[in-house]
Amino acid sequence: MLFRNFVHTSTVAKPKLDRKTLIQNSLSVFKTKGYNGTSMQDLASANGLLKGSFYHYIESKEALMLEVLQSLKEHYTKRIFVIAYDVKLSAYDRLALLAKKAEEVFMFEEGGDFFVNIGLETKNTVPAFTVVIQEFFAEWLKAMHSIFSAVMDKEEAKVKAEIVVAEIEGSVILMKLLEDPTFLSRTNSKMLAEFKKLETQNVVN
Amino acid sequence: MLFRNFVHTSTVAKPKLDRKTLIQNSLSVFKTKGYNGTSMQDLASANGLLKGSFYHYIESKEALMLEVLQSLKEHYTKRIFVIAYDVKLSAYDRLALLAKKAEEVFMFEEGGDFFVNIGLETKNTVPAFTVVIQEFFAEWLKAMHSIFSAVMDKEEAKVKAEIVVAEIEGSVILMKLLEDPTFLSRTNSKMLAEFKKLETQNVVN
Amino acid sequence: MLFRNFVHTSTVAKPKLDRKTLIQNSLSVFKTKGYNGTSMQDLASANGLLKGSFYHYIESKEALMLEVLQSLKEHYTKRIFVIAYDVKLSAYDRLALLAKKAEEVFMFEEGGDFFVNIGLETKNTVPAFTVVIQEFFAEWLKAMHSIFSAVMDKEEAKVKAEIVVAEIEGSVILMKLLEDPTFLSRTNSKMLAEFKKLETQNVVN
Amino acid sequence: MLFRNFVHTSTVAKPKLDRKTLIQNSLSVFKTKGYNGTSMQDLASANGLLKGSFYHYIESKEALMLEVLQSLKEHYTKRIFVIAYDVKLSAYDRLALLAKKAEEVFMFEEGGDFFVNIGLETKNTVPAFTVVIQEFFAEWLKAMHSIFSAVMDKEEAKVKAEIVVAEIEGSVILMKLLEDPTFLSRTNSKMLAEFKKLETQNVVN
DNA sequence: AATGAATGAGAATTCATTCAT
DNA sequence: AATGAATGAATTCTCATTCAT
Repeated sequence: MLFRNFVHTSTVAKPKLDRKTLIQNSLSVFKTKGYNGTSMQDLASANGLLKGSFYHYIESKEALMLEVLQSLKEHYTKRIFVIAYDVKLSAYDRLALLAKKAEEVFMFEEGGDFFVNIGLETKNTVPAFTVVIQEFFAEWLKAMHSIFSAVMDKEEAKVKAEIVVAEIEGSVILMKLLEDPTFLSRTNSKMLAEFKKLETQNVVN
Repeated sequence: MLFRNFVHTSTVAKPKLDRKTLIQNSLSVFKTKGYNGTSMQDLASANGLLKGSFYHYIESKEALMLEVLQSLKEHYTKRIFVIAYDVKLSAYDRLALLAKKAEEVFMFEEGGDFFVNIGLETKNTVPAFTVVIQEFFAEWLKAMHSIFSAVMDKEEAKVKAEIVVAEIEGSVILMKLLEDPTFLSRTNSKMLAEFKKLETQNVVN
Repeated sequence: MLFRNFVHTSTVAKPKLDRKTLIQNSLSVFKTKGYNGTSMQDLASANGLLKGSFYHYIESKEALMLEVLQSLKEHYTKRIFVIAYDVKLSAYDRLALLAKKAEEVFMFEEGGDFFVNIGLETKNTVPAFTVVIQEFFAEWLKAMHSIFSAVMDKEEAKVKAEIVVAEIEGSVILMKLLEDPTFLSRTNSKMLAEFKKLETQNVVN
Repeated sequence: MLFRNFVHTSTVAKPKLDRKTLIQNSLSVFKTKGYNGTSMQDLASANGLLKGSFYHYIESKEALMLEVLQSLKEHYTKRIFVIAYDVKLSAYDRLALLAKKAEEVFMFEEGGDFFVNIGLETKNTVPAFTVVIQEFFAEWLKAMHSIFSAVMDKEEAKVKAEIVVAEIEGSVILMKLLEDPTFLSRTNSKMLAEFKKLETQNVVN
């Protein structure tokens, strides 16, 4: 505020629309209305622009969504899935932290299961999205695989990762559709409890 | 000309468009393109009609989708979930048969996870669909609850049903998105194996 | 007027927009504004329709123009170039009649040199039109070839046809651009005079 | 950073955008896409500028085209049509040289018949261009008139000039549309042969 | 000069829906 | 019931032009 006042009145520091903000605003609209349900008008408005002006920033609706998906995938990979490889934490703590973060994301951000939403909606009509969506899940599976490798052999861990991710996704979806938040937290608790048990057995061995 | 007259009055049965066929044809389009992605043109064509004519059968796109959802919910309830209450079968056989049927539906029909697809796509924009979708899952959960009640107490069975349905849904979705059919069959096998174990423990008790 | 009154007042015989009228109306707009200069709005209005309604009749602007070109090519082929093969007329009379008809068309219809206009404007951007335009000129050349074959050998006649068509087209264009109607009529007179001379020489031989 | 500063102040000559280059680049785009088919974006890009920057050089699209036409008209007048008045050459040589130059221009430059293209496309929509286009043809006609005056009387020469220009234009257009280069060269040969004949007759007289 | 952002009108096309026949 | 025509709003995207920096 002080700063704003300080600035010469004739040059109201224009709140530049940086890429990150644009992506976030757009993501927010896509989350609420889906891909086909979102119009360029919606997206432009969400970014405080006129339809025409918005094309100054993006090439097309499809290209924008692709960028949103890629950006979100990188966010998950670098900020959340990376926890799975943190050597400063025990395997259990990695899983616990990952679960906690994921729970936050899925429960408090409207439409946290974005990749599933868009993936299912556009599967047969916009092939361009499929690759990124699959890459997102590959990263998630890899992270889970890494964690579970601490308590079982590689092959078993791969299967376990797949099961666990499926369970979480299923829980998130039912949580959304049935508007019942217990689904996800219970799935996470169960997963952590099982992991602890496996860890103990392993130590014995 | 003669021919035309002949055709007109002849027995070449104009393929009667009964309600069931109409619903099935429409479902098929909605499955492939989603709700917003499907146009009335698409729906009319799928039913061999012109757009204008199609309005003789339906009130609006939204009303049609609602009918499709209701019809599909009833189909599942009466043909599939009913298995859960079949006293002629053992609890295990009920679960096995249910799993088999579900696997058929989800794997061979394009877009088997219709309720999830439409639910996620329209959650924030078409509240009218939410009720039916929730009813569908309520029926599914009830069926699972009934089966698991054979091997555990009511309260536990309720939780178990929720877990199992979440697992199946998660598997179906990953199967679709990752184009890997093993997800669902493995989840079903696991579920059946667990059930058998629970049964045995129970008998022992 | 009498007829209109006679018709039952509640069913004002709807002046159905038949294909021919639609094509003519559209041609008229394209002639005046060119291809890129004409908007769908212009075309719809020229046909007494709203933009949206106009798509009931056509697939796209490009498809419409293609149909206009094809239709016009057929008109020329069947109504004008056909004169060149009329055995009831002498070769000279055929040429004279052809010239007269062409003069009428080019001088009184705004933009008679439609194929040249559209051809030049869209040559590098809409390849779809090129074929029809080339076909039009092929028909014209063929007609001229046929007539000139009466007074010279085939090979010479082919060259002569090309020269004559080029002369006429050049004249039409200069007539338009310089707003001077003498260009075309003089070219036609010259052509006919030359033909007469060739005919005489030929008879002598 | 050092490097950047170096570049900034160094002698790496920013490719100066002088008026002539700007006009040529713009002409090149207009030739390919026509007037309505060319966007300011196209023109700016062709000049290595952003749309916004391009307006530092021009007032509007229409003004630019006008300048292009004027510039081109002057080029023809001063470099090509001027040959017609070169007293160091015989009348025949003037015509031959003129024909050769024209052939080069029309055959090797994409869209050599620029005045016809633009004239026909914008005749009814942008009257501002008409004047320059007519002036171009007036200059051409004057040049031809001058040459033919050497072998026939003024009045005849005027008509002959008109015929010859029409023939050349017609040939150029058919050459373009039918993608057959013989049209123009044949017309030129014919014109030169005729001229020679006229010359001889004249000398005899 | 150059840039990037903004504007608002307008482009082609599609949409769900209605209605006279 | 069926059709084809019509409607008018909405869709994605492009345009020529302007302007603050």
